[in-house]
Formats: sequence, C-alpha cells, structure tokens
Amino acid sequence: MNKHSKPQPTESELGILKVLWQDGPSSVRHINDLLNKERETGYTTTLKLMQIMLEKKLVTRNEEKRTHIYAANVSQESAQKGIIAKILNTAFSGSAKNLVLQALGNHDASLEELNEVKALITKLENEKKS
Amino acid sequence: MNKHSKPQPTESELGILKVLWQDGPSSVRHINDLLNKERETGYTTTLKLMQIMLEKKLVTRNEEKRTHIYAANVSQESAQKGIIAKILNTAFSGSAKNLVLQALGNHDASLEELNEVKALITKLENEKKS
DNA sequence: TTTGATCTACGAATTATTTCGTATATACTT
DNA sequence: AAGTATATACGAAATAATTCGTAGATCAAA
Repeated sequence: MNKHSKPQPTESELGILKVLWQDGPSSVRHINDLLNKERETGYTTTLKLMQIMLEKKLVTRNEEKRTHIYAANVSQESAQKGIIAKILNTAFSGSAKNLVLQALGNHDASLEELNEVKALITKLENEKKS
Repeated sequence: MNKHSKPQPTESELGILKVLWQDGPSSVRHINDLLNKERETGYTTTLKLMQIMLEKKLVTRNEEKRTHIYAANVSQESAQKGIIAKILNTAFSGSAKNLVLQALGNHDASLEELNEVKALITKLENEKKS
C-alpha cells in the first residue's frame, strides 16, 4: 500500500500498538490509562509518542472530534513477523527450531495450545512432502 | 552465581555475543572482522562495546596476552529466554503459541526440524498429563 | 462568562546507545 | 635502534529513544 515501508516500532511504540491491537481505535487518554497500570507514564509522554508514530505511519488518527482517535496502521502479524526475523538472526543463529523450543520449553503453553502447534506442524510437513 | 543479575544485552551487544557463542572465546580483532562482513564497524567501536560488556559482566576476559581474549558470560539459552519473555508480552500478548506459529509459518524450517519440534511437544504433553 | 478540566502541539531536556578520535603501550620487522 | 603495525584505554561526539513542561484551544459546569 505504501511505497515506503514503515520502520520497526521501538519498544515503547510496541507497548502502544499492543493496546490498539487489543482494544481497537483509542484515545491517548485510554492508552495512557492502560499503560499506567504497568508503569507510570506521563500523559504528554504518551501523546508525543503517538504523534511520532503518526509521522512514521505506524498509526492513523481520526481528528473529527477534539479528542483524536488513533488506530494501528500495522497489523500485529506483520509486526510479529518483523520482530521474529530480527531476533532469529541475532539471538537464534537463524534457527526457527531453537526459537520454538525456547518459547515452548520455558513458558508453559496449555495442552490445547500444544495440540494446535502440533497440528500446524503436521500441515507444514505435508506441504513440504508434496 | 552473581548477586546482581546482568542487564539484557542491547542490539549491538547481541551481535558480539552471537560471535562469541559461535566461535568461542575471541579477540576484539576477530569479532570486529566478522562484524564487518555484515556491516562496516570501526575497530575501536567494537572494542569500546566489549569493554562496556565487561563492566556489565556480559563477558569475561583473559588479559594474559597483550591481545585480550573475551568470552561470553551469559549462555545463549539465558539470553534467548530473556528476549522471548520480553517479546511475548509486548508483541504476542503472552501467547507462546502465536509466537511459535509465526516462527514456523514464515521461516521455512526443514522437515527434520519440524520433527524435532513435534517430538518436543509430545514430550511436553506427556509431562503435563502426568 | 468565568473557572476548571482536558485536549493538542511542540520544543527541549534527559537518558540510552553507538561511534569515533586520540593517547599511549607493546610487539614485530628491518 | 628506528619505524611500522596493532593493542588497550578512555573521553567525548553523534545518534536514537524517551520523557516532560508549557502554551494555547476547546469544552463543560457553575
């Protein structure tokens, strides 16, 4: 859609995107309230960050009302893809397997989740065999 | 072992650790040479970074010879664990499953790798059932 | 219509990270 | 021994990311 690809979101920007992904289009106030549950952050700090994100096209905003409403302009999936690509090379020597083993090994996924993952793998295997 | 836990390595620091993990204890020269295959970096830049890492205890060094030899002082596993923990919360809403799906879905792992992952999952499932 | 709350804009301070230049010491070569 | 290459140390510049204060607009309530 855009000729220029968006930069990878920074750490703080991801925190904001996370809320937008979860709750959908939101005001600065809403986001700042949520962020403050995790960690004290000034209102104008959050505002400034979101204005920067607007410049970077990481979000869009609706200015009809006085209180602007921001929306994520990158999907969670694409952001995830970028992050994984980056850490694969730096921390995991390019091995997706190792990444997966760490993720599953250390953070207990539910039985149900494990099954879903297994199902995906079977699917991938079949695709490869054909 | 240490009373104070080591800070998370920064992006550049990870690049250095990556070499140390791969090649074992190395001189600054060696690391800088490898880094330069990816991206131009001045020698003293790498040196300085490694001195900082020494302060942070991310590496140790042997000073017997004039050319100091640095060694990683964090395992690749523990660094991986830290990174995954961080991105799980920010980008993946805490779902290890989603992280795994992305990792496997986008970067083609080999059949062999897929099998290994599957084996691990089966093992985890059995642990849970007991 | 004055007061108070809330909003945006935006410059600038602060902090974190990365990069580099220079001084100085040590080793190697001729 | 002199000259050249290669080390470390370290301050400080450059860059990136985060945080904050202040000014001015808008709205809502007394």
